[in-house]
Amino acid sequence: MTETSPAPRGRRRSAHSHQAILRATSDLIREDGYSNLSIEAIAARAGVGKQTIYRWWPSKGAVAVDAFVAELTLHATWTDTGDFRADYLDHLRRFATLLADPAFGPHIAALTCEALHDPAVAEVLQQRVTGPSRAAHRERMARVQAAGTVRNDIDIDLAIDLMYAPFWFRLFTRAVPLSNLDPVALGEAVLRSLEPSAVDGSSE
Amino acid sequence: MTETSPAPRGRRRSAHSHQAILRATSDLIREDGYSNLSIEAIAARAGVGKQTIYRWWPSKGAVAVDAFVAELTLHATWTDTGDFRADYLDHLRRFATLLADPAFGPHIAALTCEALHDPAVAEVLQQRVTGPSRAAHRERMARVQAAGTVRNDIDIDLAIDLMYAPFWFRLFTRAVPLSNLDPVALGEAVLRSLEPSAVDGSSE
Amino acid sequence: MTETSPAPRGRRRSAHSHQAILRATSDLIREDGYSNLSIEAIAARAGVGKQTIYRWWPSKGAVAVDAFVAELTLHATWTDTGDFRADYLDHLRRFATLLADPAFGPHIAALTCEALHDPAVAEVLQQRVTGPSRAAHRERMARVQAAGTVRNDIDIDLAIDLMYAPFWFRLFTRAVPLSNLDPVALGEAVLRSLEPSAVDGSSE
Amino acid sequence: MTETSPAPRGRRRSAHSHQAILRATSDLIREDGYSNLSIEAIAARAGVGKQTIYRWWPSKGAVAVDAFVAELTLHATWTDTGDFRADYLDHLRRFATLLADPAFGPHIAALTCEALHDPAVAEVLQQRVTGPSRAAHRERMARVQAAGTVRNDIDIDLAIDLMYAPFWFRLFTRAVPLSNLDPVALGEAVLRSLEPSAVDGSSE
DNA sequence: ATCTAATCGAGACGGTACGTCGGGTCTTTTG
DNA sequence: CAAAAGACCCGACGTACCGTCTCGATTAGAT
Repeated sequence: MTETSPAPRGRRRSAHSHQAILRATSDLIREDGYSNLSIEAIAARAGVGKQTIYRWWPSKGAVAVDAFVAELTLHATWTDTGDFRADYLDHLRRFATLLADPAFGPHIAALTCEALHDPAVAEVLQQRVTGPSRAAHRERMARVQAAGTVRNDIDIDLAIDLMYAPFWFRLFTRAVPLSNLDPVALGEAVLRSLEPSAVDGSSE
Repeated sequence: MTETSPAPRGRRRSAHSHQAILRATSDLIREDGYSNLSIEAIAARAGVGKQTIYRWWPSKGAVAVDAFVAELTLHATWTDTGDFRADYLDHLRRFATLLADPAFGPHIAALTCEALHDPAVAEVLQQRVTGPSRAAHRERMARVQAAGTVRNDIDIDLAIDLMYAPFWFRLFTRAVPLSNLDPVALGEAVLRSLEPSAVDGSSE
Repeated sequence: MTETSPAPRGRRRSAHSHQAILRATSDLIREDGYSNLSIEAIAARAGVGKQTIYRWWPSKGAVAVDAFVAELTLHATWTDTGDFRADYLDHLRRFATLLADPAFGPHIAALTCEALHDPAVAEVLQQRVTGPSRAAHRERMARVQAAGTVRNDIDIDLAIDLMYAPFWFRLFTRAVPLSNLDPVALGEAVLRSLEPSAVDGSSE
Repeated sequence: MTETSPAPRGRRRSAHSHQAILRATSDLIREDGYSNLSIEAIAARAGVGKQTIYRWWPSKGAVAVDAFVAELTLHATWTDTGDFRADYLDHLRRFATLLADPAFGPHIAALTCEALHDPAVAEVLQQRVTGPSRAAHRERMARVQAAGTVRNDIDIDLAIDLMYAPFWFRLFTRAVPLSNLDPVALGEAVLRSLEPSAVDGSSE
């Protein structure tokens, strides 16, 4: 009844190699940085043929995303205790810690950069990280906006950008150290711009 | 009495080659994108020996910064008509236009990425673009804060980040298109978070 | 029981590229001379990556030796009709013709020069040309010396040097043109210094 | 009366630089070998501009010949005590010692090689070393041939070649070590091929 | 005493080739 | 038939020298 796939023959994909590749990639990025990563090095470190990598991933960026994506998705959204302000500030604190981690921030920054000229990376990142995260945030914001906790004359995507953009800005430009960015101060400033106007909350 | 320069010996740097290199770099970036740029191509296009490039720039990223920096600095700060709100919104509009320009935004994004793993690029970018811009903004913000136009319990760097970060965020992550970002809406949201509290304006 | 080779893995050396490289090298040497030869030109002419050359030869000299060695070995030794004098003079004539050939003499001279500072060339030349030739000559000389055709109080290597050295001398120093060297006159002078003394032939 | 040169104006050639260049060249050859010699290194070592070298010599080989030629000419000919046999053997011994000197033999060999593709070197070498030496030898051989000490049916150049060629042969090919070549054994073998025939000395 | 011309050091210039790295593709043998 | 091994063509890297070309600073004969 359901669409049966055409029943594969021959040797199947080696889970062992798959894991070895991701592991080697993750290790190499942490050791030499993303920009020194090469397919050749991954293959050598994983004890794998280059072809095996090319067979399953379109580019080195795609491998790297796979190697990092698990850690990313853990932090993509936040819990809902019903208290928007508390939830947001709490999440912001944990997000700040993650980006400031020297074993994480620089690498996710490099991956984001890679996405700029590697469509494969852009797509994987979008589908696995950015997309779900943005969707979850939109949904939450829509709820709080409907409840009147957040003013309703602000675009949801603009609100979300305001909430997180400063972290990324510092991660990329480094004009000011990321560690100097107080998540609570940021959170409160943002909340100020989101709160319903004194005159009128939802009538507009 | 005055600072005597160390008296140059030998042939002097060729202004012609210098210009040809910057020009070739700029052209190549616009044609093939920054990630396809190579020192070899720059040299060939400029009719110059590779050594001449390596003699004056530490890396291809540094050449690219030099080739783009003139256009960047034009937009790094904003004029002061005395009306903070108007000046900021006006500048934001022009900044948005610049970043959204397909002949500019992607390239400055790529350069910012390059700075992440090329210290030479980071330094040039900092000294020629980020540093002066940040300094000018800080000075302006300090003035408006002293005048009570902006609340004084907010960190100046945090304020500046809020003012610009969303543009960069969309430029890099592309979760939402940059063109959807209404600079006026952003500006008004930010201004809301900066305005003095109703209770207390400047007494603190 | 037999020597089992260690079982080769991966793609095997391309016979096509191998031949193309030797062919291109040979052509280039004849066109531009050995001193204008470059790995880059060989690769381009042969339609081959530089790496493929570096993978199999240690230096451009080694490639050149391989490209020339076949022609050389053809002339390295001489036939044995039983008549030492006739065989020697005959071979000398053909050797003279070979060295005087403008498509050959200068190139083998250049290779011999290269061997002076490139140990890899020296070794290949020794193993493929000089060594076998010298061994064959020693064996022949030992036989004729035992037979009393050649005096036995002369060192075999010295005798062989006398027999050929003048050709090389003129090839290198060019004080006198190689073409002026009459192989028969040389051969007869040498034979004179080799013939058994009148007093005593083989008793010593 | 004589052709007066047009009276030079301006600064004259610096004897100091001239010497420094030859000295640096000689030192560099002995330290790194002729094949690693470069104009740039000579200039740096001598504390001299490259142009100064190019102004006075056509190529690096020409500089090297100048740097070595003094030592060479010392040994180019031999004294005439009236005893041909003794003079020849004596000179052969000293010549053998010179060529076997590791601080000399390899470098003169390299220069001879250079002459093969650098006409400037060939010419200087010919005019300063090979030519005079060959002329002196020819003159001496003509005398001894006229005196009946040497058979008169042998070409003088062939005779001279026989007398020296084996040294050069071993210097270049290294099939057998140069040090194994006994100059006296060589000399006696050559003399045997030069002595007048038993039947008739000068009548032919 | 000046002028004039050639040389000097220094070093930037357009080039060619070097030997290496890595990219992505293509055999070949083994499991 | 996937996987390891690894050879293949190719493009770019950063370096070494080449031979040429300014530079400002000597230096010495001619004026």
